[in-house]
Amino acid sequence: MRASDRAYAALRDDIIEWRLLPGTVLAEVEQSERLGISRTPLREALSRLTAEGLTTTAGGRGVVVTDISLDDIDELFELRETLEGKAAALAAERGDRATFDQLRRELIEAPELIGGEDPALHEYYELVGRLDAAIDAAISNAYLVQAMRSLRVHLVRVRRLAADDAARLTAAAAEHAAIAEAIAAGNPRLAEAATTLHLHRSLSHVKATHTPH
Amino acid sequence: MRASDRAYAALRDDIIEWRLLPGTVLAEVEQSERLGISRTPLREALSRLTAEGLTTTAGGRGVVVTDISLDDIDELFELRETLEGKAAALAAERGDRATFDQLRRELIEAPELIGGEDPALHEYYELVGRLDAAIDAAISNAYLVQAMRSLRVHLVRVRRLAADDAARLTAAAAEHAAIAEAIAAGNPRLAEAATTLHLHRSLSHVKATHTPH
DNA sequence: CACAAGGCTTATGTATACAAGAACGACTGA
DNA sequence: TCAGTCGTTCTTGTATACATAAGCCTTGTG
Repeated sequence: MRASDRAYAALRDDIIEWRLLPGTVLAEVEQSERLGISRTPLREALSRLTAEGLTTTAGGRGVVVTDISLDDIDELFELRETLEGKAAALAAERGDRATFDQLRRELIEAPELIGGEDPALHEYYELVGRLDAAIDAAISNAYLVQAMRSLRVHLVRVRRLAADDAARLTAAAAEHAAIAEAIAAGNPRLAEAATTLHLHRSLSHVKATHTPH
Repeated sequence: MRASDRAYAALRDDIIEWRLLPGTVLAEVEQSERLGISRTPLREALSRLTAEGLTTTAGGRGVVVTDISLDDIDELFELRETLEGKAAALAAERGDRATFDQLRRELIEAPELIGGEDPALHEYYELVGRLDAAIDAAISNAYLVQAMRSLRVHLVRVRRLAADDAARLTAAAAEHAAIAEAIAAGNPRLAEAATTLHLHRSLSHVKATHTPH
């Protein structure tokens, strides 16, 4: 693996997990020494982070970790609703029904993964990830997929701000199941509506439990 | 201006204007010598191009200029309709009516710029650009604006494939005027509908006059 | 004659040295 | 005492030398 890739992944994780807080300046020599690489691959990593919007170049004073305000979260979800709503509708038109019906069945049983004695949250998140991947594959639109992918980085970062309790996860699983069901039924408008509903509830939860830094 | 910025702008223009055709391999030493800079800033330029999707790294054989197929154009416009439709709707909700009413008036008179003896096409394109900028400013959503901006690069490239005759430009000006009018009227659904109509006609024109390489 | 293996060539990936510019601080003048 | 300017210093931007890996050609063998 290339050194620049490792640096990119490390810095990206540090930012997403809020170990590097907004406003932190990422000086090149400092970070390159911390990661044990030279400045050249580090600069490439910083370029990629800046292109994604996780950092910004603060002209002359290095790159700094970007902040995410409450307004940003609103804007983020506004775009997310647009993109994922369209994605769900397209998946309902073009997707394989059996695939999404299978996902629907698994999502209905997801509360067992969440509420049990030894909650297998990892399996739950993996299941939701499989739904996202199935939608991505179904819409067969590389540009739309790319746009959603660049959004997800920021969304993961926002999600880390909220407290994902069992109650919310259980409700979210039901909402995801509704989306899968609408796609499996081949109903684009229903799929879009289910997605809109899910995202609004998700946004409400984030804003309600959001813990400022 | 930084050398990497100049290299990025030069390569981007070469690709958009189809001077660098799809499949062309951009070897680092070759391009750095052509542009009169060293490999370091050139690599940064190539990184940015690849992040935008104008080039792809062909594992071990350098970066190559990406192709745009007819399917790509369909996908591009599918996403464009989603984003710009939403943008027009938001602008109708949040924009300043006087601004868009002024743009509407100018767009109605745009045919004079197109059909005259000495067509001032530059002014026409500048006017359309002002409409885009006004929409961007009105929606006040940095993430949506960013998503549209990354799309526009590819769209300019596609536009260069089509023959922009005076008839099409005149029709397009009327469609743009309709969008501006709907936004000025504060009617989101009408603005979205006008945008959808314009994009469908634009896509039809591109596909009809498209000249393969 | 065909196929495979090995080295040679040429590409990218990385490190480091140098240049240029901007920010901060100290000093001087009013 | 405050403001402005000059100089120092630390930052990023660039060039180049080196390491490494992948591809292709050549050569040898079956």
